[in-house]
Amino acid sequence: MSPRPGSRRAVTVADIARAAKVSKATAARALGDYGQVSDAVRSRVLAAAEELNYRPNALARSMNTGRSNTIGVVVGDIENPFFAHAMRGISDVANREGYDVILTNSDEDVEAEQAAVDVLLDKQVDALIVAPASSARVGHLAAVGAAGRPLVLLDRRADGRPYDSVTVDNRAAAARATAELLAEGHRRIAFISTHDHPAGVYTPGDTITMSSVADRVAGVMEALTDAGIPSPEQNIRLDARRRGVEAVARDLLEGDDPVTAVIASDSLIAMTVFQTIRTLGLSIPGDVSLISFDNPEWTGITTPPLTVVEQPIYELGAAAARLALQRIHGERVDDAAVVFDADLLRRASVGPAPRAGAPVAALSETEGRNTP
Amino acid sequence: MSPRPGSRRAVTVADIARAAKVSKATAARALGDYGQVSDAVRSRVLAAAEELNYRPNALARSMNTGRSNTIGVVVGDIENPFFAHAMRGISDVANREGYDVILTNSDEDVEAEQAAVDVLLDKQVDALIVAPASSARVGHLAAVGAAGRPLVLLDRRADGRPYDSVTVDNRAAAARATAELLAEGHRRIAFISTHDHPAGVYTPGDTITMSSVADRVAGVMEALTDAGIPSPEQNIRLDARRRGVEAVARDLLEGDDPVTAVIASDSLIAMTVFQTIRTLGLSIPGDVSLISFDNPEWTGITTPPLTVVEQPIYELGAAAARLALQRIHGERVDDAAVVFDADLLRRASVGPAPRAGAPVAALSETEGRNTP
DNA sequence: CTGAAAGCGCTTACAG
DNA sequence: CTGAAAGCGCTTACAG
Repeated sequence: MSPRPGSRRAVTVADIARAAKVSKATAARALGDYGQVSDAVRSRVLAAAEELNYRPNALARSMNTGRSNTIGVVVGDIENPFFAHAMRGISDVANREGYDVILTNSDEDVEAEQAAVDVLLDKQVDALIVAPASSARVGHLAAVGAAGRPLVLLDRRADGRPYDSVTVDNRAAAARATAELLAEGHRRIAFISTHDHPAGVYTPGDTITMSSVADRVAGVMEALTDAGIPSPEQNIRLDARRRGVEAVARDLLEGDDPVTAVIASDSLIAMTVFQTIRTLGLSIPGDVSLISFDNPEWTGITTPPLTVVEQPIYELGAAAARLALQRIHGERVDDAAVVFDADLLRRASVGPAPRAGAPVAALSETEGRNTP
Repeated sequence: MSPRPGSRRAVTVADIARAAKVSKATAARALGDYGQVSDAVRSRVLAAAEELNYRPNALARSMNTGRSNTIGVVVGDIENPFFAHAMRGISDVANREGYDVILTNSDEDVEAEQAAVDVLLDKQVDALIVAPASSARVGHLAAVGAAGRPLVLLDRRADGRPYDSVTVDNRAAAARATAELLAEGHRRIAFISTHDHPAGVYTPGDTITMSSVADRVAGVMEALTDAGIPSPEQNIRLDARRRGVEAVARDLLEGDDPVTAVIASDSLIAMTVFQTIRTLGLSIPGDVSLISFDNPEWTGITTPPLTVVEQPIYELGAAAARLALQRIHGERVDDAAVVFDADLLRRASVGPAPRAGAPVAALSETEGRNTP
């Protein structure tokens, strides 16, 4: 006569204690593998547990120990391959140490992020890993420390706060990508990001609220300025989310003074730019050179394959989890601000800048089409 | 004098009760928003909570209510875009209803899956959504029901068990893809999957342990058989994980009787096949037609763009979460075995079968190369 | 090594 | 509507 689903009562320590004819404390000690228990009693208890199909209640255990063996993670969007890969890195390291991971998406919205952080804290996660939607609006993150739990920032820093973080040297990476284009003679180089910049257009001196994007813009600006390009900011576009990547790309490609090279801040943007270039009848890299951040496999099989800035994304997540675990265990932390390098992977989407005044459109007639 | 991190004691119901000069029960009622509380008392309690920065302990709450507001999810690998998208569907629906999601990767290993299920059950998740690594080895899933909690299978069924499930009609989809190729005159059509089939080669009558793959093979076999193709099983390859997709693709493409069309069981396989075809100097679809399961954005920008079987992956996850929630709430469930259709998206990677004996290699010299 | 008791932070009958 | 008490399933001092 099995109990109805939902009404079934779980087997508890008390049941095992009764079956093994010992006290609850002793049964619990054998079951939980702590304290002192004689071998004879232990095996009696474990036999009873086996017999009754005992399973510990992790919640009850956490209530006492104050440790939930769970790490909370807040990312922008798990559908984004960047976060999916980072998440795998986090999970692998966490699981290996006996921790589970609660995943939440913020959709890069600060309010949603705050709500997620609060709920995760309420659920007593032992640590929190978050990719903050804004490096400027980070006040709500103080709740993590106030609750006495470690916080590790993923991919983005928090302005003026010394939280642990694992990031990529985006400034250097962006500068390197820009230098690569400058070396090929490009002068009109665009950078496109979908990070929402309130001001619409970017003006030097502006604060860009997502540190990763801010760093990339700084790197591009730096390289451009060093090369003596006038008004280096004019082709930096941070309005691609609002206006749509295609519209922005068309602007840049079709204006009076069209760019000859584009740096895409992620591979989704690169994909749209790639298509837009095609649609306009232009060729890569004949008319336009293209570099993308991130290296999903497809970038290797397009025609031409894309030159990319490859970030060690899995490692980023793994390092964040490692840091969190160290903090949880109260270990000494050598480097509370881990910074990874990103490599420039040269493939075939970068070429010499087309000569000014060359009949670009004509050239592209034969080269720039899909051939289905 | 703030307490040291780690040693800080959280503010509890008892603290609030003391501050508001009411009993713990009353404070808890106001805080937890249940039972009866007078407006006057409620506002006094809430003011005290605000003042002391009270946050409920969700674990303690769960201990009493028996509900953790958490759903456990076990997928093969969150790095796989299929699961990343499904996960987003699950999260969105769950979060909207106030549930969090614990994510675990099984790496398609039954042992790891079982361990994950047990841990999630111990953590008192209110329901479990799992993509079982094997449709045959599912005994461990009985633990979910034994614990009185709902189980929903994602993407794959469990042989002979009536668990709730959300799947795609893979058989029909595979048959449709095959028919598309047959209609173009193809006779030697390959199907490649990385699902590990112990037997190595596929022989009609074999049991394929992952139901999604089994259904696809059945669909291909059915279409091929209906078309009167002899030995339709000869180009069905289930050894791609062990041997490597490229090696398998080369076999199929370079043998005495090379195939003229390939159906890839996922987009990662398609990517390698795509590259292999290129490497061999063959053209798509001139020499070889290619259809992939799944529709990641990159399949639209290759040259040529790929014809794909598009599965409603996000919806798959969302439906699984909806089902789980219905079961949690004890609602009536109309359809405990939700089956979605997958559409064939015609793009440009399918063309007429090349004439037998045509100088395939010569043709491809000029057509099949990357042009960087 | 073992047990009786108290406690983790809540919720839930049960009185009043 | 409010409160005192018991309880959720464990762990943790404290005795013995």
